[in-house]
Amino acid sequence: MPELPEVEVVRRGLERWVSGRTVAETEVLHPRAVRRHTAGGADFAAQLKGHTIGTARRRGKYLWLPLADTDASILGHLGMSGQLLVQPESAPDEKHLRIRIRFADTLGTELRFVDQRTFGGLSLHENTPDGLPDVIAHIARDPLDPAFDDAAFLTALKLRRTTVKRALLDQSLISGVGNIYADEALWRGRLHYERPTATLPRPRATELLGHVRDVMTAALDVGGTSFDSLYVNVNGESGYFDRSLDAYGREDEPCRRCGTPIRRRPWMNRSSYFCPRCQRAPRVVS
DNA sequence: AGATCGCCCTGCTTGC
DNA sequence: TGCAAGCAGGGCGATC
Repeated sequence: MPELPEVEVVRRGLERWVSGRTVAETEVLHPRAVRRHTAGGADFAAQLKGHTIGTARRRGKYLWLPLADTDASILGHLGMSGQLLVQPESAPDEKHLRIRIRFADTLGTELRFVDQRTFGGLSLHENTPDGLPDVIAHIARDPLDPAFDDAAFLTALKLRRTTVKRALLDQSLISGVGNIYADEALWRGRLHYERPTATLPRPRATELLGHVRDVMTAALDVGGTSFDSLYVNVNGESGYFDRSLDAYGREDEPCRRCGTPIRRRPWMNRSSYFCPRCQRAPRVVS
């Protein structure tokens, strides 16, 4: 499951292997992979043809490729299982190959969107004046964005009538935080996932934001070292997950702080992992 | 209008 | 051994 650090690794790979190249042909092999492109797969392919790809960009878990001589961008989201691969043209098709983009050069490689579960996809959209694909204009900056406004985030958090994990996953408040990093940051901050944001003292909220940045930065440091190959990605198994998680996926394993078994609770059709001792439930749950 | 929640998808794991 | 249920979960959009 690619989260922000993995998506950033993919972005860097795209910048290295795809930016500057001109699209020759696009092949859409599964309509669901372009479902956000409402005009359909044939239109998607036609619009890309002949255009040169600019510098790869990212916000939260979205990434996009501006088309140099237009005011539009190819928007991508990896969903749960998406991969963007730069493969030799001669490589056999992956089982779940959904979109293939060939280039008008002699490098001998092509860009492939591979996605088992098709939660992700590619689409083409007009840019806003900020150079953002219009359909993601509502997505907040992510915490690794230099322009992320900490004070504004903390104020907005306080005003929300919701619980802290819901807020962390709300992409209009802060983007790029998924279930894994939310649980990790909450464990580090010793906060229960159902803690109302309104009762969170500002210093605790400030700490929590710091924890979010720390876990993401740690994962990026690990994943960022492995994009050296021809593969643009990276399927989310950055290695960070195996070694460094403190809460997520550790049901019944001892808390690394106090030894109490980590618990898993169903939550919003997902799971929340937490230490019942370090992360006490709020007194009033209404 | 802000908050909540069902749904989309498929391969692996678990349990009977 | 085989089948079915459970699980993974980001984000859209319907609903309240």
